[in-house]
Amino acid sequence: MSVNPSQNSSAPKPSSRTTAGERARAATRTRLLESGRTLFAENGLHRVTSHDIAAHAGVAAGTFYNHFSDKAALFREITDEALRELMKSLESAADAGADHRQEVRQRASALVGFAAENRELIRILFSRETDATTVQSDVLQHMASRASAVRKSLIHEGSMPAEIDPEVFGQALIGMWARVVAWWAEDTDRASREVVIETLTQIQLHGTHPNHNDPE
Amino acid sequence: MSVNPSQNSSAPKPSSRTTAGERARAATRTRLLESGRTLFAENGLHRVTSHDIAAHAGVAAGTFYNHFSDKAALFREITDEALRELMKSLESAADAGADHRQEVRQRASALVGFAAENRELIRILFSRETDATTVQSDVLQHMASRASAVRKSLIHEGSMPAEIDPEVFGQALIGMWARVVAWWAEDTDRASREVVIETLTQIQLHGTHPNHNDPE
Amino acid sequence: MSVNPSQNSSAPKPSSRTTAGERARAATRTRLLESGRTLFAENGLHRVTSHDIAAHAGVAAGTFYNHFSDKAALFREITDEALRELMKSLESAADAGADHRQEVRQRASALVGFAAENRELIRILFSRETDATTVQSDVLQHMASRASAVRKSLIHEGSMPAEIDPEVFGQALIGMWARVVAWWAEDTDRASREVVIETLTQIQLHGTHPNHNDPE
Amino acid sequence: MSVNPSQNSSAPKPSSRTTAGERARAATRTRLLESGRTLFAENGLHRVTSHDIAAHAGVAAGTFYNHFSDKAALFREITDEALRELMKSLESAADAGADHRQEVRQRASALVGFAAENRELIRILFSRETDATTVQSDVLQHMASRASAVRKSLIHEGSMPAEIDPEVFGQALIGMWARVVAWWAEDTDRASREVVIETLTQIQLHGTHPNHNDPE
DNA sequence: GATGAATGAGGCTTCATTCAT
DNA sequence: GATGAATGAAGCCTCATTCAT
Repeated sequence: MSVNPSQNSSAPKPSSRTTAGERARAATRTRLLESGRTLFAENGLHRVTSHDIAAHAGVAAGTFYNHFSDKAALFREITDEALRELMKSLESAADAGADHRQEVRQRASALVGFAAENRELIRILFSRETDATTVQSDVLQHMASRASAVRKSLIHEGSMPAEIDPEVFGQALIGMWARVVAWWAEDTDRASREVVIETLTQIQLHGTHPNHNDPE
Repeated sequence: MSVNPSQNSSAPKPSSRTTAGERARAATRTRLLESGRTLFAENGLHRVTSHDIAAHAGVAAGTFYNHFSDKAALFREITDEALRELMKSLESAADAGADHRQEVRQRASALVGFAAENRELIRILFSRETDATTVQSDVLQHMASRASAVRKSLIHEGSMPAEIDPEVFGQALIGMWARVVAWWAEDTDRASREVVIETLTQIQLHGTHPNHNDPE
Repeated sequence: MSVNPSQNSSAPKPSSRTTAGERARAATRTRLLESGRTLFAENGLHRVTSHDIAAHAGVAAGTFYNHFSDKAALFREITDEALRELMKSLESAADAGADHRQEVRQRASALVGFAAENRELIRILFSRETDATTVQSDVLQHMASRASAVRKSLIHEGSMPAEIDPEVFGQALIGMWARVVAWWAEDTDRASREVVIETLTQIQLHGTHPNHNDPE
Repeated sequence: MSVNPSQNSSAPKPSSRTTAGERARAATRTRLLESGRTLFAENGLHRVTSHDIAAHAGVAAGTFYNHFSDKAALFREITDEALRELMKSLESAADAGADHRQEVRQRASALVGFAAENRELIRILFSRETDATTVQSDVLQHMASRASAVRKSLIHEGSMPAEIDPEVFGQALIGMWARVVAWWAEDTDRASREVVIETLTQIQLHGTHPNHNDPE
């Protein structure tokens, strides 16, 4: 995420296996990605032009197309990487010995933590207005499928009740997560991080309308 | 489709005070709204042009602007009415004597029923890609706020636990609903209506990861 | 110039030779002309639409074309009549026994008087922005030609010096008149009526840069 | 045509600091300005489209907007420059030691000379139909104000008679000039250059209806 | 590679005019 | 005649993309 400012050719060490030219090229590419990230987060896919991104990155309009085949490709690259990162966070969130109910809190925590540190990415991934048709990359669908698949195996092994359909569950969980986290990333003063985590956890463990007589 | 009750040209009674011209005008307007509904549902706001809508409605391009000030106005009219209808369905869903937990099932049922009968509207209301900035009509935000407000008063009167923050709850509930129902409306063969209702209800009453030892 | 409000069919006396229908039709026509006058004066020819005029006159858009073949025709009719009125004023301005120099003041006075009482017409006739090509009616050219012709005969009879070319004179006089009077009609507080008359007269009699030693 | 000195592509020296690209861009811009000049002179502001100008300049429609924010901006640029040139001509017209009456002839001569060499510009500057509201650039008003201001100080110092109001004078002079010169620029065969100059001069020095007994 | 001027298809909107009622 | 809904040509402008330098 760190901005890479090395645009001048003064990269003193031709150390490993990258030439100065290669490094300069990579730096331009990175700057375009970062500019896209910033602008898409603020304005959404279709109110940002390729010129906007190039200008924000300090390069000419044509340079954009030396690095990405079109606007959608840049966008996809941003979301793909963001998705990879997010999935990694979520996957590695659970302790070794945690049971499913402990995992719920750990995942909520990982999700909110990722959102706190990658607000731009969250707004891009989960904003509405991300025309999934134009940009062949439906992040939410991917996450929902994954959640469904995991759920299905849990049901198979008897860990989860069958009243909850795994497909519907996947959509519900991801819908809930995405909206909460996008809302919160727009303005993190809307709630404390802990409150967001706690509420997501409570809903998953007890529902939104728990029976007051439920033990705990 | 049941939403708009004046679409067929069989208005048998010129009885009251509508002239032929007025009826013709209203019919054109209705056709434009219906065309908008169909095209927006399939393609999303910004891949549909005012010409597309006019052509689909069988009128000339300019006619569009005799009825709507611009594309966003037509869109807003569709979503506004859809939102009104949906909120009415949800509001009137609960029986007189129902307790909160019964209401949960009744609401889920109303939501899914509405989706079944208004698939196009659901896809418009709840699709991502609805550029709320262009169109000044954020349906989801409206619903979330409403849910938050209701929740807040329930907490006040002690009917609901304070661990669940009302704001976060509103986002979570609406996010879950919107995604599930939009997903289902795309293809209602994905799950039976009952399964969708049951799953939404279970999640609200017991969470996604209920404690197997919970009584019920 | 008086507004004719008789749009309802209650014209009680079928007196002379006009039927009620004929009178109603004429009244509509008059209202359109008046509306055109008002709107053109304020906004210029091409920022006024035929709808604007019809609406201002309280009739339907189509009615416009029952009375005028197109927008230019209405405009032409307004300017033609205005021109006729103005020429009449100017022509009848000179006393029977006045010499040319007395006539100059009388004409200036008639011009300014006409402007005071027909501010809308003046602004239409003499405004810039009156696209003379679109609207085959170049009022200024007409007036200039007339002035040239008169001048030519005066030169012939030896009443006026030959140093002043009659064609150029016509353009110069009309240019001066039109601009001064249009400027003044926009806001008659810009100068008193007398000052305008006096200045125009002085310029015609002595020029803008009179020799201080000229007798008078 | 003498106004814009960089129109031919024979820029022999890439000497100083202009790159080839910069020169090409400037050339396109110049071509657009020239096309605008030609087309506006012939057809007036609002019968010329941005496409017309682009086509006439031999570039694509979009190119127009790479150089000018809209049609009005191009128009304004043409008139602003033309006005600057014209004012410069007029300002520098008077000899050092000339008295006011000599200046009159020198100014008339400069005006007509400018018109002879910049017929297109004159037709644009002084045509009617220049919708000053659309284009925020009222050349005539500017010139009239300037003339009024100068006149006012001459009156103050006693060089000019007070019977001629400076405001009215400004309008009258500019109206006369503009009309004469626009008329002549349309077709310079209408009068010889000398006749135009002489007539304007005579009118300013002696008026249109001089007293035959005036000495001179 | 980088540059940035040029391209031109495409979307939006206006408005003079027609015509069925 | 009057009505006013419908028409569709025409103008404006944007922006993704190309390509010569």
